Amino acid sequence: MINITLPDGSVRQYESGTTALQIAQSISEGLARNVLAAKVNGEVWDATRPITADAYIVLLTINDAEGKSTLWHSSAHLMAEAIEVLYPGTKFGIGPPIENGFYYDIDLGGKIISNEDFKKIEDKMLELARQGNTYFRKEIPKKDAVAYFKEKGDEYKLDLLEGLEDGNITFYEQGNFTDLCRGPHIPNTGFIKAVKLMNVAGAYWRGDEKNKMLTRLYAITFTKQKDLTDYLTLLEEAKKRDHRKLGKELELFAFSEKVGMGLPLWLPKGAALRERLVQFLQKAQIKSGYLPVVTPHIGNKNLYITSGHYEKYGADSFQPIRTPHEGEEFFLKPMNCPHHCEIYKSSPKSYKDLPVRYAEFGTVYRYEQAGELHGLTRVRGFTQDDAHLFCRPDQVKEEFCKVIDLVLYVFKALNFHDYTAQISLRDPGNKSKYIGSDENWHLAEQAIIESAKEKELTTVVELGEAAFYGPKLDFMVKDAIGRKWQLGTIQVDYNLPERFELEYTGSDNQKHRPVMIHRAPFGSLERFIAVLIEHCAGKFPLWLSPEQVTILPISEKYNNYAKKVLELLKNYDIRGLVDERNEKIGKKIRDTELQKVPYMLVVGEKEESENKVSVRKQGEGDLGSFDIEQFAQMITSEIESLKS
RNA sequence: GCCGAUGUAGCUCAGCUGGCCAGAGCAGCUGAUUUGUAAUCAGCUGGUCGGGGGUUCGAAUCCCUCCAUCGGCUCCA
Repeated sequence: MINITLPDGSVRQYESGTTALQIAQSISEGLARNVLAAKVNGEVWDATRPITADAYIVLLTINDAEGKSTLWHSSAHLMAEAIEVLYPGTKFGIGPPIENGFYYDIDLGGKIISNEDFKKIEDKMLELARQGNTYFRKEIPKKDAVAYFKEKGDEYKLDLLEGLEDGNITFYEQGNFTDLCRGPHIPNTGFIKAVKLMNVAGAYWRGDEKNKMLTRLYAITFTKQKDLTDYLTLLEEAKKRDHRKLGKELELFAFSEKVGMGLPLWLPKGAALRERLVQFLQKAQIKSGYLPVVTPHIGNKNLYITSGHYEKYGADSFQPIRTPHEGEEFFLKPMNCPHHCEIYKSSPKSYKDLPVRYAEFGTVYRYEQAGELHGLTRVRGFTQDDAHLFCRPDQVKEEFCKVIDLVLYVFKALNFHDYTAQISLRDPGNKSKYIGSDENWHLAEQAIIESAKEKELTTVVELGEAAFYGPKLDFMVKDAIGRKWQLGTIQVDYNLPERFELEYTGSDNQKHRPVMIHRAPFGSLERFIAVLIEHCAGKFPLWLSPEQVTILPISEKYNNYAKKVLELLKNYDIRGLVDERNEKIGKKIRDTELQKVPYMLVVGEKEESENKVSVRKQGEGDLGSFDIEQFAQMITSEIESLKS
């Protein structure tokens, strides 16, 4: 007999060789129907794999991340089986689960799969799923595995096998399909009840553009039809919130082929929104002791040679601008930090001067590859809410913590309540990607880890995600429909101060090197606004909304009264417009609702005679009639409460 | 940059098995209406069908090429 400990702490006895599925059955039939896999002593196993020693087990269902990935991993095998039936001779690459579903990279030998083929693949998958075929796990000697795929002619699997050690190789077989796979898998294909192929794309074998391009099929599956329906509804919702669509509808920004791809044009309403955000942060920064600075849009090549950016990115930048007579080369500014280093150097610094905090809403230009551009989230010209703090080593942690406070203040004001902090460290296996000494890297990484701990942030650590000059702390926010976005970033840098030979005089009258902190709470205004639009579905917080009220006269007879109301509201810094069009009130309301203006003021004969306004709130409806002053105070206090 | 898809009026889209002057709704303009909480009515304007080349008696429709957009890959200071 063996002792099985469950998550609630209870211990049950079972015969050796019992499976997680049997354990589930002993608890309840319903649970057994939903168990996809099990975590055995922390390792995810097949639910059908015999357990032969005492163990702590967690039964996994579709509600667990590991349960989902097991389901989707098994679904990838099912899709491969369907494809092998429908497209004989297909060679298979890899087929992993991903955040939402799974994909399989396949080589169709010149055949093309398009969206029209999805239906028949889905149908075949469902047909195979209904057979309820068991996923059999088999441990295989390496030579047999190689022989199997040689016979099948699958060079990708042979390539994968090369990297695996003998004695460590497992095959999984379901129905007529056998795949090289570490597992684990769901018990049988019958668990898969709903299937949807999402899209098809090209992907290089092993992600290397020198290799052959394979066809990547993305799909998702569920154990219930309803889950699939819900998922598709969520995708629809995401489409409705797409900032590119809303940006056009709300007249916030535009792109023009003539101006150039990836170069956003801010329309008046978008510019107003952007300006509000800038003022908001500017105010908070000045309170926190930041000093605004301004630097030009281009910089001499030597500046970027010193910073190391030229070596790292020079080849992939926009071509340099050359002066006609001197032949000097200038680059469009790709980041602000080198300029700020030179500002630091413009006067000698004492330890008493530190920290100094230079802030700039600096517009930068980067040559992003054509295929990379995407709405406002990936552009070629954008404005960073950048600042560089130069401090003594003993001040790093305090400064870093203060920056964290500022970032969280910004998130709160903009209704981002769900976030985690990602600590991005150097890839210890590939140090050549980075500049600077091991000692400096260690100091910087420690500073971030300690600050995050002190601020009690929920963190995840990612190796290899650091910037080339230093580690960083990135804030990943979850939006209103659960999608994750990377926004603010804070980076500790011991390297640029060295490259620029930045100094301060210490109390010992010796020269010392300051530490630099790069930070941007928004990241870039463009990206931030894109995320904000999608987060609030275009319904901006009142204080940010390009128009806060629109005044809707019942007929043209009341346009003058409407204009008078607007003038009064302007005294309270309330932004608004009068809809003077010759339209019926229903039409005006509809159009204003669609423009997502927070408040509508309906004015007609009654209001004019009583000196009032009828207030209608966007998305909610009629709130009744108010004195003009009363309304102005109401929304003024609403704005104050939202911003604090 | 690479793979795949798409590109018709300011916007959303129909037409695309080649064949009468390329259509609709919204927006815009003009006029009527002067309106009470999500679309008043009528008329009009507007497109060298992404650009260029080709096949054909004839191309929005078929082919080639370039450009842009979308979904991915690689990249992201």
